[in-house]
Amino acid sequence: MNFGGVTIKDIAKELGISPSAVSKALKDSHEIGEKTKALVIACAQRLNYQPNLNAQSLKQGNSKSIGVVVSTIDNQFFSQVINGIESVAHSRGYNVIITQTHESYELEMQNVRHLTFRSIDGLLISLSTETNNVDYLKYLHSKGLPIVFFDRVSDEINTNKVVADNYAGAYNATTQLIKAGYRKIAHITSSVNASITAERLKGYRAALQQHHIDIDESLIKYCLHGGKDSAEIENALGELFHHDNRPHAIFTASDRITTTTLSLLHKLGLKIPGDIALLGFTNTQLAEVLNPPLSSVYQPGFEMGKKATEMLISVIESRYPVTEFETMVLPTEVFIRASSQPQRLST
Amino acid sequence: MNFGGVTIKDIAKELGISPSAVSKALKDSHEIGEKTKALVIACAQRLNYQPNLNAQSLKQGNSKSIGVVVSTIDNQFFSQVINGIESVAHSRGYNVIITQTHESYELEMQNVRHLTFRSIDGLLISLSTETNNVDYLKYLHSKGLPIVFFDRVSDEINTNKVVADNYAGAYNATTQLIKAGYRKIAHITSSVNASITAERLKGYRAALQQHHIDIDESLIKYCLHGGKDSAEIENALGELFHHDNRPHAIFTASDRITTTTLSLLHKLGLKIPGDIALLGFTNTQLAEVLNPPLSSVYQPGFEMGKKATEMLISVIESRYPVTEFETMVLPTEVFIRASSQPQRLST
DNA sequence: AAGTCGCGGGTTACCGCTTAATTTTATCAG
DNA sequence: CTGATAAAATTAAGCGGTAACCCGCGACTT
Repeated sequence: MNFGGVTIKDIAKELGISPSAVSKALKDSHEIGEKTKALVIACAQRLNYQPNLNAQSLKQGNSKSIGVVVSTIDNQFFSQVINGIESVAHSRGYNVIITQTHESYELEMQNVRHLTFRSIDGLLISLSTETNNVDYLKYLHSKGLPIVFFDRVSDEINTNKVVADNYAGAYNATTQLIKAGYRKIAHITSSVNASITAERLKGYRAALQQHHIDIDESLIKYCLHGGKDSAEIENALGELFHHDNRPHAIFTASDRITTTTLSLLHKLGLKIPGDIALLGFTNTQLAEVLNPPLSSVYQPGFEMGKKATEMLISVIESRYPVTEFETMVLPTEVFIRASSQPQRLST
Repeated sequence: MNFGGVTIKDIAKELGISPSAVSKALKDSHEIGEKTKALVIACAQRLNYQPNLNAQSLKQGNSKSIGVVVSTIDNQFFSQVINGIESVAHSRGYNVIITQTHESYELEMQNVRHLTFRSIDGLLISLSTETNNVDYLKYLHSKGLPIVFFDRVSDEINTNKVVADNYAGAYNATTQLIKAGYRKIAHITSSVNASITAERLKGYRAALQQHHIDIDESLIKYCLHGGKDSAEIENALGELFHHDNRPHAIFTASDRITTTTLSLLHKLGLKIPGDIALLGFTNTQLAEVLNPPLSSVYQPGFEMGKKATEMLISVIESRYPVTEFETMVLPTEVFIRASSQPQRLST
């Protein structure tokens, strides 16, 4: 319900003019005289008139709302992204419908179906780790639904994308570990499906190669569900530690994986970085007060949300069908803290 | 845009019947014969028909969306609450519009205005710390807008509320500190305006009194903006430490305040709990891996969101005006970890 | 003085769906 | 076979806002 419930007709009656004149006046049309406009605006304010957006949308064939799909809102990185999304969307008159996949492909499709059902004007999506088939999105995109990918993108769909510089983040992070004296560096990452996995892995490999360190494939562990349940990571750690080439450092590839790994290392009673060093992607503001202060790769979440939303709205509001798309890469930042210090310092 | 764009008329044309028959069939009206219903349903599926919610809302005079006002989404407690809200709302066919006050009264009013402008069916709100006047909400409530308060409530408005057992949480937390041997316990809390402040303060006082500890009012520090900027807390700490009755423990009253206090104590180079013990309200899953593992009071955020939304929807969908309201109190839980251990153990 | 243009504003139809009122069709007792 | 009644389907009137189209009037042309 729209409170006040005053409509354009009430204003028209009040002023003795036609509803369409009011509509036009409110839209500052040239067809309406200045004094009439002034009267209408004054009256609208006096009666506290608020346009009925449903009616507008129905007439206009849009909904002034955009759908968002993320894995979980309860994650520093994504809540920062959403923050950025909302800041732009609200200022442009759009509202935002947030849905969560919990890393499930089923849920992702279900959410998108729900969103198109709610008739959104555009979609912002970060794919679930489980997703390896984006045909349903291809279909929607071909039907004209504006889509912007962020974070976890798909290269099968030619549309706008905003990502962090995952390669550089991973490369720099790994390099820092190497510089600190570590050579046996494990990598715990998300599902093979995710775009971020491939990019971060490439950065990791490149850093090792550059420093002439052989890559031991058994030190690379994948988590199909991005560490949603800690069992995934527990397994990975178990395998790493019962390994003849036991690692001395771990580079973790996503927020959830990083924090869960830290917890599990604690449970195992391992000293960090004494027994094992840790450096990972995470956006938590608590990195500095963790035990130990956690070296981390930070992604500009808020910026990412803003940029993605700006791109999306510009496609939505474009007069002509958009065929030129852009992939924007935002810088990542590596913060070195105690958890990745050289071993000799920590003993 | 609703993709597919098939309307009730398309189905009607396809089947050679009238649009209204289709509408009724889809609603399983008794006015329509069974065979026709079956035909319509089959055809709707075949054409992938999706009702236009804008049209429905326009006709029905509702919007099937609910507004949410929180201080920040980028906060473990609130993101858990929102998680709970969305889980219920989506399953009941509502969508959720989230707005943030950043602890500003101005922004809070602006958000609510924006939400009513978007014509929401109901409002879920946790007041900003700055708010001490809820007249604008009273007005909307009197006009019939269903409102459910959660977390930070106002007793000036008689409506449904869901809160954590802040009194018990604070009482138990303080008692734990006392049992650990601390007697000079400071309390850093939010603005005096917030309901949670009063309740938590009451629990703190009660625990001290029960143990015959005099209450030193100068050990109680308020943060008007709930610790939004760390300067507030920096000041509070500065005053506490340049005090002839210097505290040996701090009990912090909200998520942001707790984590910021921890960071600042680190910066000051203080050992926890050796130099000062810390116990605070927070919902972060990282409590255990903080330095030191942080004793905390946990609130059932997800549950709170769920309950509040269930209450709200039941008011929205009630046939009769609701006049009986309920305040639901959810249990809090105190987790004792290293940061509040007895002093003798930590030295 | 008749034709024409543009301004200010009114009429009307429609977006997609719902529903009260009504008409048509089927059903059945007598 | 008729009239009454129930069942099934249609018509039409909006919900609130918009926009294409229309019209009346004074000013300007010639």
